[in-house]
This record gives sequence, C-alpha cells and structure tokens, in this order.
Amino acid sequence: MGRPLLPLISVEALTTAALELVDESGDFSFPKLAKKIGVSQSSIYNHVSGRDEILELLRHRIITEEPYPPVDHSEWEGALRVLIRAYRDAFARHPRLAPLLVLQSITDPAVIGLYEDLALALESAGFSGRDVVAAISTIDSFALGAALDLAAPEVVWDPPAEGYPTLKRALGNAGPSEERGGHAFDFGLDVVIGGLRAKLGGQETRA
Amino acid sequence: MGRPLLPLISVEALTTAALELVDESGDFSFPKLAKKIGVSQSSIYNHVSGRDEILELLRHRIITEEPYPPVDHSEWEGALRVLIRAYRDAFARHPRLAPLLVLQSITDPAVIGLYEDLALALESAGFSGRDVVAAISTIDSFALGAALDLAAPEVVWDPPAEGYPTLKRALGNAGPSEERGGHAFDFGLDVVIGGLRAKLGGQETRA
DNA sequence: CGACTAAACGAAAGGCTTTCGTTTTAGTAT
DNA sequence: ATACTAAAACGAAAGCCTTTCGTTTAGTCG
Repeated sequence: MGRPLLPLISVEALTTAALELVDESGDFSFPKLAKKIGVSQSSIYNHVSGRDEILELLRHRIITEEPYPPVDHSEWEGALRVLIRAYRDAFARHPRLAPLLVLQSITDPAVIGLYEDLALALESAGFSGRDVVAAISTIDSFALGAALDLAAPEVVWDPPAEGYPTLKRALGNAGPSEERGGHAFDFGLDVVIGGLRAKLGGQETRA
Repeated sequence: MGRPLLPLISVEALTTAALELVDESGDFSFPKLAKKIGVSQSSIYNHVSGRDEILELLRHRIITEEPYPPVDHSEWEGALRVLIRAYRDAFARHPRLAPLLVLQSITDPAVIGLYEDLALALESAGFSGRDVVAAISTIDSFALGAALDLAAPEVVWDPPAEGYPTLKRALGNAGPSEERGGHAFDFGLDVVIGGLRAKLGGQETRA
C-alpha cells in the first residue's frame, strides 16, 4: 500500500480505540486495535513504541478527560477529599483499566501533577519528612484498591457452603455491588482522612 | 510414554514450582512450569483445571506457609493489627505474586477464614450492617495496595525534569525503597486503625 | 532531481493457554 | 486370570498474543 495521502492512524485515535476495547472487554491487543482502526498491526508501531506507551496514554486520558476543580490548599481535608475522589472517579468511569496499570511507572505529567497536589495538601496539613511519602502511599493504596474493587468479579469473596457465618452475614448486608462500591469508598475516605487527622493530633509539634 | 509407575506431578510440587517462578521472574507459564518439573505442558492438565486454579493454589500457599497466631477478639485493635499484618507479610514474602491475584475471586477456605476473622474483629469493635463490608473493603484496599507497592518498579513516580518540587522533595526524603515500604505500611496501618476508631466515635477503650 | 523521512503493508519469529487423541499403567470387578 | 475403566503421561496443533524486519509508496527539503 505504501504511505497514504493522509495518515490513517493518530495517537489520539489509537488511545480512543484502546480505551473502548478496555471498557468493552477488559483488555486490548494489537490485532483488535488494528482491526478497529482499519489498519495492520505493524503500522501501529510507527506511532507508539509499544504496549506500555499505550497504557500510559490511557492513564493520561482518563485523568484528564474530566479535570478536577482547583484545590484550596488552605483546607487540607477538603483538598485531599477532592484529589482522592478525582483519582477514584477517573477509574470508576473505566473500571477495567485499573488492573492493567498496576505494574507501570507513572510518568505522565498530568498524573504526576495530581500527586504534586497531594504532596502539597499533606505538607499544609502538617506532615513532613518521610511521613509525606508514607501518607501518599497510604492514600494511593486506598484509591487504587477502591479502583480495583470496581473491576473485581461480582463476587470478590466466595466462601464455601459450610461455616464462615460472620463474613456471610456481612456480605448479605452489603446490598447490590454498585451501591456497595460507592458506600465502601465513602466509608474508606472518612477512615483515611480521620486517621490522618488523628496522626496529626498525636504528634502536633514533632519535627 | 504412558502412565508412569509413580506420578511425576503433584499439586504440591506444581504449587512450589509455580511460586519459585513467580518469585524469580514475576510470572509463570505452562511451558516453564513443565520444564521445571520435567514433564510436558499438557500433563499438567491432569492435575489442575488451568491457570486460574494454580493462582488460587498460590494464594493458599502464601497465606498458610506462615500461620498467624490466634487472635484475641476481646481487643479489636490488636486483632485487626495482627490480621492486616499477616496478610501483608504473606505478600511481602512473595511481592511479585500480588499483581497476579488482583482479578481473581477468593475461594480458598484458609484465606476466607482470614476474612471471617476480620469480620469478627470489626463486629466486636462495634461496626454493624453494611459498614462491616465497607470496613473490610477499606482494609482490603490498603493491604492489597501495600502488597502491590512491594512489587512495583523501583520508581513508582517518575516526574519530568522540570517542576513538581514538593513531590520531588518528598520522594527525596523517602530513603531506600525497602525501608520506605516498611515505614509506609506502619504509617498506613496506624492511619486505618485510627480512622476506624474515630468512626466509632471515640467511645471505646482508650489506648 | 535526489535523498531522506514518514507511514503504510505482509510475513514471520517466538511467546502463551488449552484441547485432543494416543499410549501405557493401575485398580477393580467378574 | 481377564476384561474394563480411570489415571497420567505424551506429541501435535489451534488460536491467541507482541514485536521485528524488509518492502513499498508519498511527501519534503536542498
């Protein structure tokens, strides 16, 4: 075929197609991506370096497709709530993407910017030294876990027929899975914020 | 070759070999598994139903290889600390397994038993109704996130050369990655326990 | 006009999981 | 003992996947 008059592939179109595949099927592959755009697999490598770059493009896309409002750093609790919720909502819109990003280094500037805002909020709250990274890790674990929960199979815990009465009762009280995820996130967000506040209370004047 | 006088494969040996491969390379495959045991790929299917079953066997193995001490349900904070730490330590011994288990339903009775203990501890703390599952989810997110952190690339956040001063300063204070992970887990465990205590309204026993 | 780059293509290498049919052995029932 | 069934090995192959390579054609800059 040779080079076409107008490019058939763009990074934008590639990202859009890959995200649609992930939303539909939980994954994407070069054969399916190529078929969706109407080109051959190998042509894709003229625009991106490989699978990992597409994954990082997807991370950028979901974070930036719905920008979070400017954070007010004079109120650290509110700031943290906005940031954590923005992160979680990005994955809530595309739950099946979360498992694919777990192993990747985060390099996208827009996403790094979100972590910069997190670090600022934590410093303004009063954390310093290595506690800042520890707090970021805690928040990150919680947000990522909540995102993974949205992608998890409908039954995360599948106890055997006999025994485990307390867990089964708790699961019975949980309600439908969508509502369960929402409530669990709100609950967990309160726990994390409250726990951070308690940490500050206990060590107010420490350097 | 036909059926051998003594079986060449056992579920135990399969699990051990798969875990070694995961520890060494971050994944396992049927060809590598077969080569390690000295059999052919297809023979493995005479002992397990497929890849997913092996993953669940691995989950069982790492949780049971170092049993946690009996929990004292009269002290919910201590009980939770023991359980969460047991979960995290299991993955700390095999960090690269965590990403592989993210998508799987949990069916193994020993692991379900750990969640039963979690549910008991939370009820004895005073949680009820759907808050029990919400609290389990929060704890699960945190523990899984901490486990994933151990498997993450040495640089989780890789900011561009320009900008992001607060995040970069925080990362500079974090110290070597192994110590960072340990401190972040201790910090996060305090946050989660403290946040749960705050949710209860502070009417429980004082520390 | 010539050289170089960009962007498409097909083919192929080398991975992976799983299925299928075949062969040999073990256990069991008549 | 003889047959029958189940267990456990094998090789081959189907059907996925990512990535590389060489080839072809179109645009661009001297």
